[in-house]
Amino acid sequence: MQDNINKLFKAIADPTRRDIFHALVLATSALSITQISTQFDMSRQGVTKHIKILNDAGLVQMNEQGRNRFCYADPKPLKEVNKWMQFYSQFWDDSLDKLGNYLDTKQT
Amino acid sequence: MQDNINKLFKAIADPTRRDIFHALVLATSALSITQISTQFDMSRQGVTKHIKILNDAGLVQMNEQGRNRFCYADPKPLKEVNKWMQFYSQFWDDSLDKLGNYLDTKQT
DNA sequence: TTTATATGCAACTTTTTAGTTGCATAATTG
DNA sequence: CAATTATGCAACTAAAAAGTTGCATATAAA
Repeated sequence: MQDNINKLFKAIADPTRRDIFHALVLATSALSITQISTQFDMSRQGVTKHIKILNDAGLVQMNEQGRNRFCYADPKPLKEVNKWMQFYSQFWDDSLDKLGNYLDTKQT
Repeated sequence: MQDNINKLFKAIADPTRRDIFHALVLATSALSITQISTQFDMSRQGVTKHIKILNDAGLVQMNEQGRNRFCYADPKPLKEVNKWMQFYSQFWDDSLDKLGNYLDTKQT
C-alpha cells in the first residue's frame, strides 16, 4: 500500500515516538515493553500504544518469548522518508543567492 | 527553539500538506492561496490552515502583494529532518546479514 | 462608485490522537 | 499450588487536528 508512507510519517511525527525509537536504536539488547516503559514518564499502556504505531510503520519489530515481547528498532523504513526528501534536496543545496534568483523569476 | 523540529515533523506528517508543498515546489511561479485551493478538493480556508502550518514550519514563504498572498516553497528546513535521519542511516546501510548478527547479539 | 475578488477571522463540528484506569490472562517464580 | 510479573484488551477522557460555514474587509476592476 502507498498508505505505508503515511503511517511512517505519522509515526515519526510524535516526539515521544521518536524518543522511544531512538532509545531502541541505542539499546544494546532488545527491550521488553515494561523495560521501555520505565524509561518514560508515561503509563505502560501509553508506551504500548506508541510501540504499536511504530510497529505498524515497520520501525519497531518484536520478538515474543514467553510472557515477554522484546522490541528492537528497525530503521530500514526510514529509507522511504529519505527517498521522499531526496527530490527536495536539490533546492536546499542552492545557495541563498541562487534561491533568490529562482524566486525572482516566480514573482510576477 | 528545539520545538521547531517538532513543527517540521508535524507539518510533513499530513498527506495533504505534503501535496501542497509538492505543488508549490513544482510551480513555475508563486501561487496565491486561491490558486492553490483550486487544485485541492477542499475549501479555501482548509487550504489556508494547511499553509499556515507549513509556513510555521518554514516550508512555505509568503509574499504579500495587494490583496494577494503569493506562496512559494522553501525546502531548506527539510535539512533538519535529513540531519535527524542521518544518524539512523548507518543501520539501514547494513546488509541484512549484518543486521541479523547485530540483532542476534541483542537477544538474550 | 458599484461590483467582484482575495483574503482573514471566528465559531463550530467531527475525527483522531495521546493518554489514562481497570480488569483479565498467560507465563514465571517461590 | 500461590504469588508475581508481563502483557493485552476495552472503555473512557481530554486535547489537538482537519475541515466546514458565515461574515467582515481591503483591494482591484467595471
